[in-house]
Amino acid sequence: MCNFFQNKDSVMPSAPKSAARVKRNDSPNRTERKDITRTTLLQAALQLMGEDRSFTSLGIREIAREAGIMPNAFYRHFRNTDELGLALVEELGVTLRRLLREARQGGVKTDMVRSSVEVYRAYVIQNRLQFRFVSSERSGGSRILRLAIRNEVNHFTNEMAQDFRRFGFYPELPTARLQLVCGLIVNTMLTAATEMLDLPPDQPLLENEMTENFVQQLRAILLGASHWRERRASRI
Amino acid sequence: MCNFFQNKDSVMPSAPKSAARVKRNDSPNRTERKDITRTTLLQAALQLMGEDRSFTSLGIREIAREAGIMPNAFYRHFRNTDELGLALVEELGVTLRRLLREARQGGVKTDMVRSSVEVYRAYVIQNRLQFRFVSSERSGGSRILRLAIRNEVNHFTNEMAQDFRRFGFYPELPTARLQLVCGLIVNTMLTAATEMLDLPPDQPLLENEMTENFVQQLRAILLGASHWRERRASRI
DNA sequence: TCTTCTTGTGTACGACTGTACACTGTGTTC
DNA sequence: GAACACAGTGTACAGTCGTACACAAGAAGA
Repeated sequence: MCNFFQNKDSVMPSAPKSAARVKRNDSPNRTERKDITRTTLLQAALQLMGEDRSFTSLGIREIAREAGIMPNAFYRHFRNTDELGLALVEELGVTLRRLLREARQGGVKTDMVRSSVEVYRAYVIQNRLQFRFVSSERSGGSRILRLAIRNEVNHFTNEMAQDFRRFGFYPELPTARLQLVCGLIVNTMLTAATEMLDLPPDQPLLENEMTENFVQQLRAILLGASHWRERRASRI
Repeated sequence: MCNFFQNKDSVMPSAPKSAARVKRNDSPNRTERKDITRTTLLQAALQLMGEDRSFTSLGIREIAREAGIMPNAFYRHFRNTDELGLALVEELGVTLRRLLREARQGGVKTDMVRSSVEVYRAYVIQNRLQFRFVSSERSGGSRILRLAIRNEVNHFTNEMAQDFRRFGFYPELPTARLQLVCGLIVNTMLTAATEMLDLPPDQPLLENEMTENFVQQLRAILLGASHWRERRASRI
């Protein structure tokens, strides 16, 4: 039952929580061990949500079972499932920031939209479970989680707007408009992620059709952005 | 516990399922009675999801309890919760079609976007539970429900595109592009609905800010649509 | 080396779950 | 008016749930 790290989704113990000295040549530390099982629990929850489950339907026993530990040990890491959910959101933030970094390194190219979409698609598939998590819980059952995720997504949106500035896209657009446009883009990205993850595998025709749709929608948004004039839009 | 029809959300027995003759002056028919409890069950499920729950976390006993009937009676109406979920999606379709009809009757006005947004906002708040349902289960836990809802939303999108044609909006846009633009609009509408429903009540400043944001996003999309030229977008 | 601190185990309990079976009361049909 | 159909009740059972308590084992710190 415990299929830990079965796929590429990485809820890595990204930074050691405590400042414990790491003995490099030896078996793992106590705090390292703890971080490992913590990570296992997070991964187990993602795994369970991965198929056809929502976060609020997960139980402590279930998660612990999937993680391969006794139910009680759960409480050594989280007070309840909500707290685990918030930890998942934190990891999500890391993943999103990493996506932006990779996109930044791509720089400015020709046919920017299409290549970005390709990068994004690969990233979504590589981090399948985390994207399933964000897309389903962004407007899902738990209010706390919803707000936390929306917060993280807003950060992502703002950083994207900053990147647009940095790269000199749409320099005539006021910051508020730019953020608004990035909000649209992010919404479209997240909806697209949901659809990507629901596609039956090995259906290249459907995949291409979806990708094409996604590309055109982004182009429509950017086209709108590039034609924005401050006192003119009220004609519509 | 049984707060049936506490709010305006209408999962009405919209059309009598069987062709039973309705005795107008008498107490309800047997099939009418059945439809009533069926409706009560649907409403109970919506009510439970209304606060902080996801569909997949609902249990048969729980729904029956909320509906004020014994757990076993549930099976007289649905074989399991999934079947109830699909019935909810069907009711959702009715609600969405009603929205389009009301919007159509509004006709073509000045400042179309803003007035449509106002109509939409009122509609969302009036059908609070159903919109909570669609926005949370559109990318939620159950795959069957997800696909069913996406199907219903696609219908809605296509009908909206037809209405755009009918009213002569963007006549130069090919049908495929028009549907694509309507897809963007619908996505934005649904995301906005989620945010509307999460707003704390009686905060007119926040409400206005959100509405304004929503209006501007729609305008950006429509601006993009109005500048679309078939062989030109690849510059972006 | 001895003590302490902490992660994870084992057991237990009451509450809740889905669902099976036998039933009751009442509207419908002949 | 008798026979039937069927929505809803009542009881029962095995399985799961969250969580409390006592305990084991080993790493950390003295």
